Amino acid sequence: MLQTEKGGMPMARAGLTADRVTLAGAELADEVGLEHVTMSAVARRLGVKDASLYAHVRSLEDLRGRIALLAADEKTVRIAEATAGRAGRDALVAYANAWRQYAHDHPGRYTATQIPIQIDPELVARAAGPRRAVELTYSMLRAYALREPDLTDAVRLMRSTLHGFTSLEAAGGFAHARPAEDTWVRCLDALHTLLEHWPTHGEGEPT
Amino acid sequence: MLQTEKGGMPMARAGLTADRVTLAGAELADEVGLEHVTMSAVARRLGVKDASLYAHVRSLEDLRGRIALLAADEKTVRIAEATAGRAGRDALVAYANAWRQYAHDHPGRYTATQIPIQIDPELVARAAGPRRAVELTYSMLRAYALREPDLTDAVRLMRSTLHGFTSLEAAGGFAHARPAEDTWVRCLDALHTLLEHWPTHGEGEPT
DNA sequence: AGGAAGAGCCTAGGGGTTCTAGGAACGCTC
DNA sequence: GAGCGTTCCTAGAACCCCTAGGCTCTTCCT
Repeated sequence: MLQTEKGGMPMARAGLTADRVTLAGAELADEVGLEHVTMSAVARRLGVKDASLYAHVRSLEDLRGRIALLAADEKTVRIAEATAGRAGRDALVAYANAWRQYAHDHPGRYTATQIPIQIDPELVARAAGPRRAVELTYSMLRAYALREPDLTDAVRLMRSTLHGFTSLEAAGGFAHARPAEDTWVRCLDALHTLLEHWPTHGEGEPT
Repeated sequence: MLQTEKGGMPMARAGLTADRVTLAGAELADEVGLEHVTMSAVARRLGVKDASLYAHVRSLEDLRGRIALLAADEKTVRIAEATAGRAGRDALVAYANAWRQYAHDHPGRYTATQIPIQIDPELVARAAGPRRAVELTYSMLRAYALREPDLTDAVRLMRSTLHGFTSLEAAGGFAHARPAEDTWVRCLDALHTLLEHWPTHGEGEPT
């Protein structure tokens, strides 16, 4: 019985920490949606008063930022594991599936990822997630014969498409007949062939 | 002097209506960000008490939904105008630029577009925006030799990429050296060639 | 061991928010 | 001009964010 009894009893410490608060917020985000993650709700989930959270987290916005960073880290780890030892098309498919699967498994965390970035820079610097994510994309594309600046453009296209697809899918954008899953594998096909035949500059038939 | 004088004067009607409230919310969203669009703020902008808005709009969430629908309509109109009379690559570029430009011109409205959809269905039915947007994409792709289900997949890929790019760009995802603008035109190139050489089923070299 | 220093969590409270309930003034119709 | 619906208001409950300050438990120093 570590947990506190309601009736004014001596109350054991809850053992809060910035990471535990962030995790509780992330879990809540996946359950009820990021927009319903409030200080009070997180406090309730931790069996604590809302004011207590401010010892560990600067504000609600700060908490949201931490959730976003946590999500970026987790997503990066999953992608790294999925693409380890693969190259070319295999790596592409593994990368993309890991990305989409993370968005499915943790919708709240994933949407935290999309908020216009305004996170404590000192916090960002310590979190390796976002940086590594971009690096992973570059190395995933290594097998294709791309040179700068085409490589950067390809990286950005990849990230745009994957993010756009999972985002639209989560928002219910693909409600119609054809299953989103089928479209997904065909899009990966398409991206693969695109990367193999990336139009180098100066091509593209003139009018 | 239609506007109300503060000191208990007779007060002319403000002439509110659901559309006017929605427009005020949309303008506010573009100026201060969608998350700062509150009932009180919209009421202040209209020179009215917040309780008065509930005669025209069911709730804050309802207002957000209406802003999203307004944005979808406006974006669709812009795209329709831009692509009128064009085909093939011309149409693709015009379509994409109109999309991106709308996101730039109206960031708040555009992010309203992305919220997981939970809008009054009766309202959605009356708004032609989202439906026409998809139809426009289909007809924009007509010049490419695609047949179902490839056509639907291509439409979804297009929408995913455009949405993902503008979304990441707005969130500050392309902060690094290469200008986003350059990547943008190269990505449109890439999409164009991809549509011309869409991998029909059963292709894609086996391992 | 005794005391000081520092965490961890609390209560109290101000100010902002959404939304409901009910009342007064306006404008239209008959 | 009387009636009636619409428009907007005031009042208020409930929730939220966040600050200030106090109490208690842990830890560490001497």
